Parts: sequence; structure tokens; C-alpha cells
Amino acid sequence: MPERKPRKDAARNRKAVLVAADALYARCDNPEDVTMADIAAAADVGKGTLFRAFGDRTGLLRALYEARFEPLREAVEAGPPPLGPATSPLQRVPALLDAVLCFKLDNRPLALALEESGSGSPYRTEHYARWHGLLQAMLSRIPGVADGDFTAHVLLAATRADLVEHLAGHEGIPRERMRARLADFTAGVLGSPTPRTQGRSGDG
Amino acid sequence: MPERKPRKDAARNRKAVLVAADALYARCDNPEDVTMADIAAAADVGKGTLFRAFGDRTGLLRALYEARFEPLREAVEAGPPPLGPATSPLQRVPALLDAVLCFKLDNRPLALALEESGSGSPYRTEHYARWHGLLQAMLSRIPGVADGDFTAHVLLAATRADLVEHLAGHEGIPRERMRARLADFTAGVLGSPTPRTQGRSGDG
DNA sequence: TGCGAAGCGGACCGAGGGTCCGTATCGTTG
DNA sequence: CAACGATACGGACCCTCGGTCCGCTTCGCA
Repeated sequence: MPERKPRKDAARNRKAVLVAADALYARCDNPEDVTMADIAAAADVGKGTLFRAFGDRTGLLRALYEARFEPLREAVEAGPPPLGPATSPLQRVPALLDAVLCFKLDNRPLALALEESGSGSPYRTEHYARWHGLLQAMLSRIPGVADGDFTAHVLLAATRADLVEHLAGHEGIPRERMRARLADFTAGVLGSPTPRTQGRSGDG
Repeated sequence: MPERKPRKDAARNRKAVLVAADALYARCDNPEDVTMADIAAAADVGKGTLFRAFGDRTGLLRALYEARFEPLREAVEAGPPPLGPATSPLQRVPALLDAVLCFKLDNRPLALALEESGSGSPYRTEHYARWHGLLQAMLSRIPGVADGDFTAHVLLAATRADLVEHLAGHEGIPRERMRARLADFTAGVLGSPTPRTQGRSGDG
């Protein structure tokens, strides 16, 4: 058992940092001007404590993200339809994408901060791998979808934090319209007949 | 006339910086460890000169990008089919996307550096606006494509530098296969029948 | 109550983008 | 060709920010 139970003050401080950071990211326009020092100050904690608890900036962002994501993760892993496992791919794929979109709409600065986080692309994340894998599995069970792997990447790209930020924040597109657009697009992708370029799908 | 002709040495230095930076970005793995000081040193120029000529890091990146992009831009604006204006949307959209993909494959570190450039999202760029506008115009002339605006965003998202980097670099997918995947996906999007969710496309 | 281990915190560090200003060069005018 | 303003050079300098270090404190077990 590599897990050693943390000391009480450590646990309290960790919590305080999460709460403070959450608040800071919730009420900020540009997530880049929330610095680690700001978070430490807001949590009434030294910078050392902050880095001890989360390793680095990305670690903290991830912890925040996971914490917020938890309910959705559970709903997907063991919840009722349309998100849960007992759903046909044709229903579940749009539901998953809609859920991701809503999540990013509800957590814009945080999602933005994490995806822009200099350290490493958002694609080399366990989090991304899980969602991509799930989507791909669903897509591969839908006849007419040519390449589940690539399609999953593109559908997820349609919900990237900075695109969402651009559409919702800069262009002012309302939430329900964005959801409808994504739903329409997804339906188009799922419902399309076999592409006309069948002949090249196996080359390389 | 706001344009004043630059002094000769200034023009020469500007060129030298572009050449040096181009070379540095061409042969690097992680574009983040090409620093402004590196570029200045490689161009045998002071940092001040570099910033005087390009304003800031993003300015330099943009200048580099535009320079490389120039041929493609011309081909699109006034070239022969399938990229040029005298092409039916159904042919031109896939051609445009393929061209963008190829460009990013051929200029991976540079594209990555520019799109990751902290200052501002890639969506608030004149460059992006132009491509999005063009794509949208084409898409709106294709019957069966529900929302040209959103579709254009998503199709462009499918060619984002970090996704391309992930697929080509990390997963090792060969160039021709990526092109085929994108072509298939695009064909699916363009050729799909009206989505089943017609009823909601106007709400919001 | 004593004592090691775990944690704390903020001074400190290095990197990197961007600025400043004394000096050098340009190119124009007489 | 000489002189002189305008323009540009360059690199020392500054600032911010992520991340580290280490002497001091607190925890919690016996």
C-alpha cells in the first residue's frame, strides 16, 4: 500500500488551496493572471505548501478539474441513461458530447487554464485518453462511422476549451444554441452514409 | 501614407531574424525552448532589434507563419482548382482542409508555437477569421450542411496544430493516412443528409 | 511529555519576455 | 564631402512567475 495517510494540517491546507483556487478561477476573465502566489495568498498558505501538495501548477489544475468533473465521471461510469453505460451508442455519443460541452461552459476559466497549461499538450492526458477511448468504443459500434479513432478526436476537438470560450465568450452565442449546434453536427456525423472515398481508407 | 520606408540595415536585420528563426523552429522538437534570446543570437542581432522589428514574440511568430503561408494563400485566392475560387464548394472544402493539414504537417513546430502562444487564443486572429469566413461561405452553398459557421469551426478544429502534432508525432500516424482520415471525415460531414434534429436548429 | 517525522512558509533562484538608453549608423541636405 | 538630425542598434537591465530550499513549527505516537 503506497498510500500513506496525510497529516491533518496537510489535508486541511490542501482543501483550503482547492477552495481558494476554485474561487479565483471561477471569478476571473483571463485564467493566465491567476498566479500560484495569488492562490497561495488566497488560501492563506505558503507557496511551498501549495507546491508540496500538488507538485506543480498543472498538478493543481488537474486536481481542481478532476474534483469538478467527479459527478460527471460517475454519471458516465455507472449512472442511468443517456450518459450511463446502458445506452445505445447512437444515443450515448451525443449525450456525452453535450455533457462535455456543458461542463466546459460551466467551468470556462478552469478548462481554459488546464488546456492552455504550457506543460504538455492536452492530448497526453489520462483524462483525454479515457474520454477518447470511450467515444471511440461507442463510435466503432455505429455502422456508417468510418474511423472511430479520428472521429472521436474531431468530436472532442469541437468542445475544446478555447473554441467554447471563443464562441460563448467572444461571439456571445448563448448556451442552448451552442448545444443545439453541437447536437446537429454530431447527428450529421453519426447519421451520415458511408463516405464516398471508401477506396482510400486502407492505404498508408 | 502611414507606411514609411525602413532603413536599409533595419530591413536586412529583419530578414536575418526571419531566416534564423525559421531555421531554429524548423529543427526543434519542442517549440517552447526556442527563446527570443536564442533567435537574436542566431540572427547575430541584439534583442532590442528583434523586438523593435516585430513588437513581441507573437508578432514574430505571426510574421514567420504568414511568410510560409504566402504560397498557399495565393493559391487559394487566385489559383487554379481545386484550391482556387473557380471550384465548386463540394470540391473546394476538402481541398482547403487538406491544404491546411498538409501545411501544418510541413510546419509542425511553427504552427504549434503560434497556436500555443500564450498571448491570445488562436481564434482571435485575422488569419483564422479569413479561413473560417472562406470555409463558412463555401459550406453555406452546400445543401444539407446545417450550420456553416459552426461546421467551419469544427472542421478547422480538426486540423489544430496540437492535434496534428499528437497524431503525427506521438501516435506516429503517417501523413497519407491522416490526409485520408480527414478527407473521409470531411466527406461524411458534407455528404450527410439533413440531421434528424431539425426541430431544434432554430431555438436559443 | 518528549521526540522523530512530516509539514510549513516565505526568502530565494533561474528563465524568459520585454524595455531603456547611450552609442553607432544611415541618408539627406548644403 | 561635411555635418547633422533621424533612425536603428544592442545588450545590460527589469519584472514576473513557476519552482526550490531549508530553518522552524506542528503533529501524533509512545
